[in-house]
Amino acid sequence: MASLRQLEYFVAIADAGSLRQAAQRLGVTQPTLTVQLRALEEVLGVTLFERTRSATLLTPGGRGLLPEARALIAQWRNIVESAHLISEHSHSTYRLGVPQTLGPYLLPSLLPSLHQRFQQLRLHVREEVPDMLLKGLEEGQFDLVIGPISTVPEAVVREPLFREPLFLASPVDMAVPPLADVGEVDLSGLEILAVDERHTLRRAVERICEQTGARLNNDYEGTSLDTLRQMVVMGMGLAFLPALYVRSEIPRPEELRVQPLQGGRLFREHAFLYRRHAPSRQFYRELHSHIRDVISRDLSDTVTPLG
Amino acid sequence: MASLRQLEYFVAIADAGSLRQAAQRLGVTQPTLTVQLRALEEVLGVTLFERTRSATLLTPGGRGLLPEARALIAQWRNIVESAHLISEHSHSTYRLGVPQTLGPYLLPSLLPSLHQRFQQLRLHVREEVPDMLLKGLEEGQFDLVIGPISTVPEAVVREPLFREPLFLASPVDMAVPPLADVGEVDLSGLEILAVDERHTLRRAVERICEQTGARLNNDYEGTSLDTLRQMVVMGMGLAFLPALYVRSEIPRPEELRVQPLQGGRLFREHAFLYRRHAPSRQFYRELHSHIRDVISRDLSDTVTPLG
DNA sequence: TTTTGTGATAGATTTTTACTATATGTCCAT
DNA sequence: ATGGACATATAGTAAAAATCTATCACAAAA
Repeated sequence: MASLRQLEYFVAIADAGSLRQAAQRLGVTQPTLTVQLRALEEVLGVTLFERTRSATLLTPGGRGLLPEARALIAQWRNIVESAHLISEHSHSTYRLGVPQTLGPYLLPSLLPSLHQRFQQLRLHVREEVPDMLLKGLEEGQFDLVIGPISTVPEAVVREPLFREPLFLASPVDMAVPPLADVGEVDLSGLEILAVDERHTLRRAVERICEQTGARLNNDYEGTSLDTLRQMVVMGMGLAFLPALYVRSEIPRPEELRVQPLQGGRLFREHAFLYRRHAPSRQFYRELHSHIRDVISRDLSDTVTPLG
Repeated sequence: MASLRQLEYFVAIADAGSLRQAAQRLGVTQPTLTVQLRALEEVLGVTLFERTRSATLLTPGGRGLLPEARALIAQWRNIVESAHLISEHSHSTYRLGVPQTLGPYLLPSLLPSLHQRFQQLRLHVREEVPDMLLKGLEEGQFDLVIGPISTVPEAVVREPLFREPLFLASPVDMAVPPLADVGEVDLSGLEILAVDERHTLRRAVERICEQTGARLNNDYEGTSLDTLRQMVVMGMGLAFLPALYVRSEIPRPEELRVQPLQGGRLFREHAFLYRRHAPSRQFYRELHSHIRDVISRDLSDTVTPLG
């Protein structure tokens, strides 16, 4: 095995044209170069220099290898430089996990501002089912998670972000109880549509159904809120849609009625998660602080900031 | 300063996902990796891994640097591989020096055969005045020289290659003594054209002029045999042209008369030169032997092989 | 709770690197 | 010829770096 240092010696000797001069420039002694150069020649199996009394000349083989040695050293310098840039934590790519029921409706409000604040920051966003988000974070597939996760192990930090109300969506031609606290409404006999069981959203809806006597429809197993909306429009039932979705997709009133529920007792809560001992935890705190500010500033008409 | 080895450790740890497994694959102990990894992180200023109890995860920064580390290692392997190819001496590029009065007329006969014998050999040919050829060889600008050089210092090996007769070129409309040993011919009063003083060829011609009473024309200072020929055609004088030039450029008989000189006492001798202590001297001997064979085989109608 | 598997640490040891002093060889000027 | 200047090579020692052994500390799984 040879070292980068030996390659630097090689280049320096070639540039200086003599071991002594090279040694002086490098700040080492000449025997050092004699020995290290021979070691490198040994590894490469090539005599790099012809040592004459008056000068030290590159051999044809050495001439061929010199540019490659230079390139390697340049590449090494490049790595060190990249590393020093990266040591500023906001200059890396972080893998962010979000649920499919939140990402498309929250991130468009978040990313531009983040990009402005941290120019060199890149987020690699992957959508995943909430259960998998926490698991993925713990196992290292994600660096950060934003989602409706309420309890986390000790190794994970959970910073509450905001509370997102749910709206009741119904076809325009269906008689539906007016705005009221959902606990007091009787929805018995009505069909309720929801995303599949891996979602927190579904569990919240299940509780509501028990309280109100509504019947949870099992015909749809999916994740897309858009599909859910289409099913409501087609009269297959009612659905609870999260506020950011409603705000973002603006269902046209002529095809879908969306009403808030008084008292605001139906909602989901999203948090910002990262591993407690992540080396970048300090930066994550900065990120969290910034995201919280953006939510307060831009989304407080739709959601309730927490934490 | 970091080492290639540390980069290999970095990559191995990333691949194995744990220090212990990486250590096992690498055939070292785990503390070695702990220490070396920290040293590398120190140099780069970046924490590369997040050490959890259950796994060792790349940090975002480490993820960014990993491909670069891989590339560097690949490039290093590449250098070693190139070096091992180059260690076969016939796989390099050698700088060959020849005089301008020989190169264009000899090399076309030589190079194809050399290329066939040593497929990976490359010759970087540079034309130079004979004086400079020897100097350039001694100082390392050339690895090999073929040219009319008769005496060399002890540090240079001189292998005689061939003797090249000179022909007398005259305009077709000029009365010129017939074929005869040049020593017996009277050329007194005739103008003789020659290349400039840096050429061995000129010195030979100077001697002839003294013997025959011819007058050496000083109006031309140049190196090109082609120009010389044109000047003869235009009636500016006579010239001595080397056999390989005559053979190669086939002056048309209607514009130029070219006659051999009986006794063959007018010639120049070319040798194959290299530095005695050049690391590739063994290969140079092979090369010389091959060149000698080619000359005997293909050029013995024009020149006299020597050595 | 015990076991297993993870990385970290301390200290001894080996290996590598570099230095000092000196040898050897060539060139050049005396 | 011969000594001085200047080149690389070598030997032996010192310093630094890398590695190993043994052990610790901690968390997750049995």
